[in-house]
Formats: sequence, C-alpha cells, structure tokens
Amino acid sequence: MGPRADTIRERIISAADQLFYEKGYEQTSFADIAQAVNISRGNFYYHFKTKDDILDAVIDARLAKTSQLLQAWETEATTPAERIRRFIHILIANGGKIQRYGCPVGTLCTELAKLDHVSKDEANKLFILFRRWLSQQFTLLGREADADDLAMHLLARSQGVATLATAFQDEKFLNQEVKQLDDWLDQVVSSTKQPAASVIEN
Amino acid sequence: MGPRADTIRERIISAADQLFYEKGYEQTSFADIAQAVNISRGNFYYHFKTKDDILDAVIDARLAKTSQLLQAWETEATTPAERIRRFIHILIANGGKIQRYGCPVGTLCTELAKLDHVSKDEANKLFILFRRWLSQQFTLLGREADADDLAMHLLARSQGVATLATAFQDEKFLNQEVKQLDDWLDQVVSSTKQPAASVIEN
DNA sequence: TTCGTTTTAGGACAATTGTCCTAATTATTT
DNA sequence: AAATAATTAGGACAATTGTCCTAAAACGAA
Repeated sequence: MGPRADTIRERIISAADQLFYEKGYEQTSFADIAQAVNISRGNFYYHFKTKDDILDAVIDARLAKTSQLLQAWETEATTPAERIRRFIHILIANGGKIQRYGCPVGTLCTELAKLDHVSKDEANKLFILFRRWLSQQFTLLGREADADDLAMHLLARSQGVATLATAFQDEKFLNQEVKQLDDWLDQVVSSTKQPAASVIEN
Repeated sequence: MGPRADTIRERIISAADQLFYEKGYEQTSFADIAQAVNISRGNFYYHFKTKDDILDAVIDARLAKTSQLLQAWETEATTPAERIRRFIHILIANGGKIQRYGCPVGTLCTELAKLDHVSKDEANKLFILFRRWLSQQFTLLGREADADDLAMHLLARSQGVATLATAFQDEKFLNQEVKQLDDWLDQVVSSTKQPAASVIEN
C-alpha cells in the first residue's frame, strides 16, 4: 500500500474528508476534490474508480483517526472518568467547526441514512466506535450493568448539543451544556460504589 | 391566499415537504416533485419560479403547521407540564419516521447550514418556535429564571435522541430516553416551588 | 540510452440539473 | 358564441454530474 506519507491518494482522501464534512457528501463533486488537490478531473479516475470508493476511503480514514484518538486518551488520562471527560470536551475543542458544520459523525450518518446509501452502515461504525469505547470506560468505572445505556445517553446528549449549536451558533449554550454533562458525569461517578479496577468483590 | 383546499400549489408544497424530509433538499429535484404531483416539469415554472421559492413555501407551511400543533397542545393539555410532555412524546409518536429520516427540523437546519443556504435562518425559525413555546411553558411552570435554558436543554436532548435513533434504529433506546426525559421533567416540576398558573393549590 | 511501467491531462460521454420559453389547451367572462 | 384569461405540456437551454477512454508525459530499471 502507501508507505509514503503524502501520496496523492492520501491527499485526495484528506481533501474529500474535509469537503464531505463542510459541504456534505452528495454536495461535494469530483471537480471540487480535484480542485482542492490540484489534479485534473480526468486523472482522478486513476486513483478512485467511483465516488463511493472515495467515501469508503474517507470513512476508513476517519475510523483509523478516531481509533487513534481514543487510544491516545487511554494513555493520557489515567482514570475512566477523566477519559470520558475528554470525550465531553471535544464539544468545546471543536466548538468552532461544530457551530459551522455540525458533528462530523452525526451529520454524515444522517445524510447517508436519508440517501439510503450503501455505506451508511460503514459510517455508523464511527458511532459504534465511540459507543464501545465509552461503554468500556463506564464499565471500568464500575457500571457494567448499564454501561452501554450510559454510553448511548452521553452520545445522544453530545449529538443534540452539536445540532443546536449549529442552528443557534450559541457558544454560551454550548459551554453551559458541557458543564451540565460534566456535572452529570460527576454524579455518575459518585453514585457508583466502587471503581471496578483492582476490586475483588462488587 | 389559497382558499381552495387542494390547489396544485398546495399539492406541490405538500409533496416537496415530504420529499425534502425523506431525501433532503438538495437531493430532491424538480423532476421528483413534478412526478409526485403528476404535472409536467415545464408547468412547474408557472407555480414556482425557483427551487428556493419552493423551499421557502415548505418552510412557511411547516411553521404554520407547527404553530397550529403547539396551539392544539395548549388547549388539549391543561398544565404546562402536560404540554411539555406532549413535546417529549412526539419522539415516540413519530418514532418510525425519525428512525428512517431523522428529525424534520434538525436535519433540514443542519443541511441548510452546511449549504450556507439563504433560507437557513428561515428554517431555524422552526427551532425558535419550539424554543419559545417550551420556554413559555417552563415559565408557566414557575421557572421564569431558567426557562429558556430548560427549553434549549430539552430541545438538545430530543435532537440527540433523534440522531442516534436514526443511526442505530433502536426503538428500545428511544423509549428508554423518552422515559428519562419524562423523569427529568418530573424532577423539574417537583423541584419548583409553585406553578404560576391560576392554580390555587397544587 | 532504451525500454516498460506509472502517472498524468484532456476531453468524450450520456444523464441530469434548474431555469425558461412558447404554443396549445383549458377555463372564465362577456 | 366569441373573447379573454388562466393553466398546461413539451421541449430548449447551458451547466454540471459521475464515469470512462486514450494519448502523452514522467519515471525507474536495464
């Protein structure tokens, strides 16, 4: 495959990734991507046969990047609560882009669902990735019983905040909701008897 | 305006409304709408000059329909808490469609935001309509201080549930989250001193 | 250099897009 | 019945879409 770090193929994927996010998948044309990468539209076919192929490559890239991010959080943050908080705070870290373009995961999945696109399940894997990871963190927190429910709940809350932040472009609201999520997490932590790590009995 | 109940104009708006919801605005063509209404593509121009004109008409129709719905809730439900609960439960009432196409308000606003469409502010009025109405109900509940925050919070929660319900097609999750919203509302009510409405005793 | 492979640019292709015009057909009024 | 207005169908229009072909250029190995 591509050992070199900056192959044309990777530059195409990177440009498509950004454009799909900012303009949406259907609204982004071959011409748009070609222009962004500075290659001719004809040459495009050499690297990707169809537009769907690009989409799949972009989703794969996002999956890899997300996987990497989650892994980094695991090494950077020592406690599961801290890790979950990292997730919550991407709402602020990416606040500017979210206010302009929404959540990259949610908006893509919603668009593909409406199109009934063949790759919609592939895109949903991005959600699944976060879901599994969050679920795992809640389990480590000692909430194995409802870890997945908590993960889904947090995912939903984040999605909702992102959607309204896009519509209203309201940074105060965004910060407010993040604070509430922080409080919610604190409550989950404090209402849990004992972290499961290194604990013998439940 | 149109006194007759089933003019071609209204049938166009109705068909466009549905198609915009199911396929998205950009992904819906003149041909799609013309076929749904069973008129020729050429004739279309007589009723609407541009596609943007249809969008504006659809948004206006949705605003009117939403306004009517909220007003109906006000007469059907006597207490503000009951009215807010009506809002929460559209997630279940429209559950099937939401799982397939997402929330009609959220998905339209997000799409228009990404397109940076001229009518995006017009579409956002749908959100504003709900926001104001919910805020008013929370005020009646006796929460004038944070009524708007509560309204935004509830809006966000609903949007998030809708987005994940679309991605995961999970009815159990949807019902679960609605129950949590119900509980949340109960808590808001019980933590409030006195309803402001003309009630003598609670 | 010469050969063979990789990569490129340019354009053809049919289909579809939103928009717009015109001639014919209805419907309404006189 | 005649005249006027409202509504329609059909198609033209240029632009853009995703896809695909081919000939030239760039490259690397011999």
